Amino acid sequence: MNPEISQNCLPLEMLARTGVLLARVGIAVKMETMDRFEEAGFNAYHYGVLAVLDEGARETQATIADALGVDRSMLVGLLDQLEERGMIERRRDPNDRRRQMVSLTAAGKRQLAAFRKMVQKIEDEFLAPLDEDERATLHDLLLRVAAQRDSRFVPAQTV
Amino acid sequence: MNPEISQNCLPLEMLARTGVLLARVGIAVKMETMDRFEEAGFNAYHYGVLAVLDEGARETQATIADALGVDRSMLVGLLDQLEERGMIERRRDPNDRRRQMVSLTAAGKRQLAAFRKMVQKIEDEFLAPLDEDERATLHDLLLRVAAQRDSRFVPAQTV
DNA sequence: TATTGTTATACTCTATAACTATA
DNA sequence: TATAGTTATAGAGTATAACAATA
Repeated sequence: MNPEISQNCLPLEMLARTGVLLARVGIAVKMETMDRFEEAGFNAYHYGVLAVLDEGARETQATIADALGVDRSMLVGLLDQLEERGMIERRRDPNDRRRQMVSLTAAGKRQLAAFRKMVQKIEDEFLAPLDEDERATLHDLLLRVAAQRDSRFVPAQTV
Repeated sequence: MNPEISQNCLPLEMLARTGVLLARVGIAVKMETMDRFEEAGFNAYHYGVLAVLDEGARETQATIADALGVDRSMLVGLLDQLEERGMIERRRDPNDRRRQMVSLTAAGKRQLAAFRKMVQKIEDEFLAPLDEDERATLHDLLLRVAAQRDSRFVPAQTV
């Protein structure tokens, strides 16, 4: 037995499956991201919410939830937490009092900037083995795969 | 309001993040895979177990679990289910009666062949937008990213 | 009656910790 | 005392369903 030689790798047939790699790497990215956000006292969805709001034009809770692909009931708690910390504001739409108009505060914008750095850093660590061209290629391929199955990955046309 | 123009896409800044795409696509692959396996009366880990066993040389439960990255306590149930269906066999190692030697049966090999087709089909559906060269490129990039963070993605050297 | 946001419930998944039998 | 496998427990995460207010 040579301990230098790893017996602990996945079956070769799984290493040969792009789908397996996609699933494993994707889950690793998600878990690492969740861990980092948790260390910072947030979770990864908070970033999504702030990012949606920063791009405007989707200010009701239903549209925010749909954009992120989370259930509306889940968004409530996320907004509660962000509101407690003064990062977003909710106010009733006077034209339709069922609706909450959600908006970013200055503190929310600052937090969003911090989140962007965190996300960028995690990504850099994962993509460390790839050069700039390779990263661009990976991005393009993933975007095409994602857009095929989920319209949320098709960039909205600006009118 | 023009209903033709989707407002339901993710924030552009998230679409621009390769890490976001990786996580989203990876989770979609995993979920789709789990759904298909469940429809077939199995789960995705069963495929992993059979694939490990088919490549031999890792026949105790601990090494199987380590290869797949699942907890040993979780492997027990998976093996129970596979054993009930006659796809694997467990027998005590006479040299160390704590250990179970696990092996594939003929039925297990047949099931593994069926699993391979399922996995291939799911992958083909996801990668439909990409041609052969692009798929190979994606695979290479993902493998390098995966291998950097997880030694299970570094193919074992055959002595 | 339908929709928006909210709250409550229930269920899955899995990580952890105990337990046994062997070494 | 340590290890392989097993069983049991507990907690996080989330999908679902019920609910109140408004349209």
